[in-house]
Amino acid sequence: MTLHIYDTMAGQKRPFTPLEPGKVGIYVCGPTVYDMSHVGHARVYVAFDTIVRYLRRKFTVNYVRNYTDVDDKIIKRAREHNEEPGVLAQRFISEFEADMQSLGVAPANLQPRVTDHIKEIVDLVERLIKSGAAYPVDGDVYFSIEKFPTYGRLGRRRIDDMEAGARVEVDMKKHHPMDFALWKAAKPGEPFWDSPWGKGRPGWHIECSAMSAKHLAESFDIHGGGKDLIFPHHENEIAQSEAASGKTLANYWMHNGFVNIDNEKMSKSLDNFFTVREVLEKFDAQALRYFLLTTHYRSPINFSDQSVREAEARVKYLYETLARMDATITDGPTAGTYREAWVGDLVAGFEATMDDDFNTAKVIGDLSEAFSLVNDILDHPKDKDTDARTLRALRTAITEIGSVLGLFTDNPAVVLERLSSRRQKDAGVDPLAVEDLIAERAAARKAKDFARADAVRNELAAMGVVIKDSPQGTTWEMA
RNA sequence: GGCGCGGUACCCAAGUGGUUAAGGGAACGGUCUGCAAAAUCGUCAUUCGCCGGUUCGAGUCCGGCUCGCGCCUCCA
Repeated sequence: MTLHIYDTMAGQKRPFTPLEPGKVGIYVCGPTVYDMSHVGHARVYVAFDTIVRYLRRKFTVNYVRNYTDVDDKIIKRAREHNEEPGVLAQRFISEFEADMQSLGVAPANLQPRVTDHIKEIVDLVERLIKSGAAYPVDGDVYFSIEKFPTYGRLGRRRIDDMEAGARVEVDMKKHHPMDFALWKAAKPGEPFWDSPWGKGRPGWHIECSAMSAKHLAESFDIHGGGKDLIFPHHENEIAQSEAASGKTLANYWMHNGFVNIDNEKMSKSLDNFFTVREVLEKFDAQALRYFLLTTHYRSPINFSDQSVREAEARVKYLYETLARMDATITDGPTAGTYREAWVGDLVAGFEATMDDDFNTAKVIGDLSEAFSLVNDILDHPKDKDTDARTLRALRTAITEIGSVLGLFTDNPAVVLERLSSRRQKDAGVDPLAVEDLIAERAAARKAKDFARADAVRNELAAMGVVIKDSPQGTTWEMA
């Protein structure tokens, strides 16, 4: 099986063939940095992080993800905060990067900013004017969609139909109501750059055309983003880029589904969004990442506290299993027979699943069997050599798969400690007091005073503490 | 109105036309345990929104209906 990618342009999965053998150029639309990132952003960048990690196994990947750091919303927000737009944008870039780091999203190869590409943008707009695809009016420049016959192809819509719906504001300056701005004349107090059309700034879509051409090529392999960018953002990018270059902008268009709240799209306008930061105050970042990957990237995912809590419980199980495994595992060969023959096929199965349009949900499902087997071996040892070899093979496979998912690569003990300490803090539990009670219970148990031991355990339970007895002693954790 | 996506068990969720419809959670039962917890094993959808069609065979393809969501305006 070769890699198949669902291409929005084709409306179906297509076998992936890079333009240049062994290399992949991918551009993903980055955030407009005017506020804290929310879970919807987390989904896009976790999804494409995972996709790129997987692609890197097979290709040399050039991953470009931009920052849109000048735009109407940034200007508006800066005004509200009485802050320079550039300063505000930089602040939210830093916050975004902190969130991404928490989520294990690796930086792209390049993270270009619009304000560093004004020259390229102006050049591109000039080319479009020269070719007749764009026209200046009073310091603005518009793209003329009638000069681009395939306009609407990505979003599968006809210009006539869109006009019928006509929520488009009629602007007499435009030749056609659907024409969109490439360059906007600066209003007083707005940030501006000099241009042949006067002082102004780039329109919303042109930056991605300019930056993808500069940092990848006029034609590259994959362009991605959230589903809401299909129209008009990506449609307009195609129009601008292809009108200028005469080449296909991207060979594959990938779009991820929305994050929903109560089955409605999470969005600023509905005011039903959660920032990454507030979610991470309640839950571990690995739990959020795990949750996002348990649904296929193209499907909608319903976000709720309960679902992330469940994800966190599962993450805890997974890391506990890893911790147990790591405490027992020994050095030695991994080749040979295993307790279960399928252990040897784990990575191949993983690849086959990821090759089918990056089905992380199935990957995670398939991994369950591996984790169960780890615990089974630890609880019920059989042949010593076979068991040891099987554990090593499992650990290797889990690490390899996890390095693509962005899971299981942290030290399990560190993750478990992180989970536990936040729960303790939330519940206001003092570890020393817990230890004292556990010691008291141990004494009671030694004296076979089980009534007393159970009373202590109930006391701990009331604090939210659950204890586990084992031959090595008693451990505890937050419920 | 136009276009697109989806409806799989109590909940989440995967599913390339073909033996018994992944996996997780919950629930119930067994093992382990002084009892628990954790772990593990087992049970848990004759059925995939509804109706019709194609096919030797359909959750998977086609048509209709229905419900939900999204895009068409800034949005990841």
